[in-house]
Amino acid sequence: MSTIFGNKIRTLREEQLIPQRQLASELEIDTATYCKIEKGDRRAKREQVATLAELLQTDSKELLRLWSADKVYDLIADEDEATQILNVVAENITNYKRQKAKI
Amino acid sequence: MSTIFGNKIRTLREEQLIPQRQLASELEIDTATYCKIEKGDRRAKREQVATLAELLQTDSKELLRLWSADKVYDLIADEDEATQILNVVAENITNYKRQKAKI
DNA sequence: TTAGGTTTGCCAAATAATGTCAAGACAAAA
DNA sequence: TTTTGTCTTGACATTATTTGGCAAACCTAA
Repeated sequence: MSTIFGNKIRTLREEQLIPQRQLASELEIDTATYCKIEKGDRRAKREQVATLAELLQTDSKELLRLWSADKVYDLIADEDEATQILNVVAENITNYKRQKAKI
Repeated sequence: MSTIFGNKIRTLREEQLIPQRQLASELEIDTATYCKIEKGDRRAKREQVATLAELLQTDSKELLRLWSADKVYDLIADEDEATQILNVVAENITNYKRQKAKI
């Protein structure tokens, strides 16, 4: 039930001694909801990731990467061939880019 | 709108000269639905993938891999750091397995 | 006990995914 | 050109999933 993203923002928040309440307020959501995001019970919205990166003074691209990774992880963690699946996807993305670049 | 999975089953089906109607019937779905699955407008259910593998006499694990890959692809195709995201996920899976194995 | 912060369960609203029907498109055959 | 079989599409109802908030419960430290 825990996520890379949730752990990351929790760590950052604790390091900076910021209460959940404050971040929740900036994101205009309930503290309960914020709490769930940290715990991985709820997913933050895309825009919220950017806002959080700013509030927590961290690299927004990296945070977004973790946030996306969680979604992917959820999708395939149960599969026994999870790694192979990632390979298929990676190939596919490469092929698509290549095609787009008309090589 | 096209998927690896959809293309794969379409190719297999055409090679074997099977009409969509027949596979749809075996899967107990409308031909329209089956058509959409091939085109990538709808996602097949997990069990249907296994059934299709059998009907089309192909490796079910491979088919399942393609089916999963499509889901992942959908999730991150729009991200400009798609490849990096996959790396994060891959690392995470590796770490988890290692931990599970208590190395 | 009080107070601040965090967490949980539950519900209702919002979104997204799914399946079917009906109609349309298309090609080959009659 | 009409018919036949196959495939495709759009609109719609149904279902499932996700989301947010409220209220109450939990700490833990004072």
